[in-house]
Amino acid sequence: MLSKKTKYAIKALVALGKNAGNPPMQIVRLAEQEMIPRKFLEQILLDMRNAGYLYSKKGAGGGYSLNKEPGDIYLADILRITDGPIAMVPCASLKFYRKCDECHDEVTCGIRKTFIDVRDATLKVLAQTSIADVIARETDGNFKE
Amino acid sequence: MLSKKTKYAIKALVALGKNAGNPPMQIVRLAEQEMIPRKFLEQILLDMRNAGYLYSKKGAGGGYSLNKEPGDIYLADILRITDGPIAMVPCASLKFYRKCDECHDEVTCGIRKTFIDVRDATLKVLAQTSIADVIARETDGNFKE
DNA sequence: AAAAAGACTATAGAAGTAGTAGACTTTATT
DNA sequence: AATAAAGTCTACTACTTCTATAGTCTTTTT
Repeated sequence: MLSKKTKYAIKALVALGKNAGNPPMQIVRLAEQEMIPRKFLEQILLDMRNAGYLYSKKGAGGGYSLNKEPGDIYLADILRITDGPIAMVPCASLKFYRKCDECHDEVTCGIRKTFIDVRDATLKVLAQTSIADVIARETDGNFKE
Repeated sequence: MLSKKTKYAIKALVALGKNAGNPPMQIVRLAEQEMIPRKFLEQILLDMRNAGYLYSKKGAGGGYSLNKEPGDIYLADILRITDGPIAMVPCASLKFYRKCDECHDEVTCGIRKTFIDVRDATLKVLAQTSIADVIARETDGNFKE
């Protein structure tokens, strides 16, 4: 299950994507608009900022805006920042590889092989869907690209 | 992340699959062989039994065995018993549908549409991979079917 | 100097996961 | 019939992770 943190992150990025061109958006406004607990959102935005996805400005008239094009921010990368690995088992993770506790011989593990397939299938979607795609899908029916 | 419960379940099914033809296997032996805490395994096997995947026999000489062909037990079904929904958001779940807390309008939700794609991609693997496939993959390289 | 914003760290509460305990039921053996 | 060998079922505890909140500090504008 996707954490709330991740959902909030995506929502925030979508909102900031729609806000592009306008002055930066303050945390408080964003929190209200998207119905996200303010202090929680604060942390999330910080993470996204430290990962290079957001630009922030302090002081009066400050706030947050995207630091990349909505079309260059992929869900896979967001998930990895907020939730960590995308794979369902650590031993099948590309970016967060770790040996499974229960595993004796990883090389011949049938479970692992299957979940590498799952990971690939998942990534095929998440690494190709950007914030721009999510925004596009919000309004119209279903198209992609 | 897959729960330990699910991993244990798959391991147990694989072990029982390999044991087919022989007398039923006792929980204690299975637990030792697969290095699973006995009482925890007990619960898991019960769930699988109540879902119709295992046959059990009480008393001396009793134990557990598969109630279906290994080729007819699919990982997707196992996951659903042990971990619940396969989709990453409840609103994208086929078998455990539930409205997301944070969601205003599900119909136009771009997040939902994307995660329905993810679910479909995941299921394409998990609903077609059986315990027999996992066993096959353990020994040899990588083939399927 | 004051106010408006974000940055950062710590902590508390809630929920979910992993594991343990124990009493009960069924079946086989003697 | 008695005993022992299994599985059945429910409750509970400990631990970890997730969600959320609080508070103090820093930067920037007016």
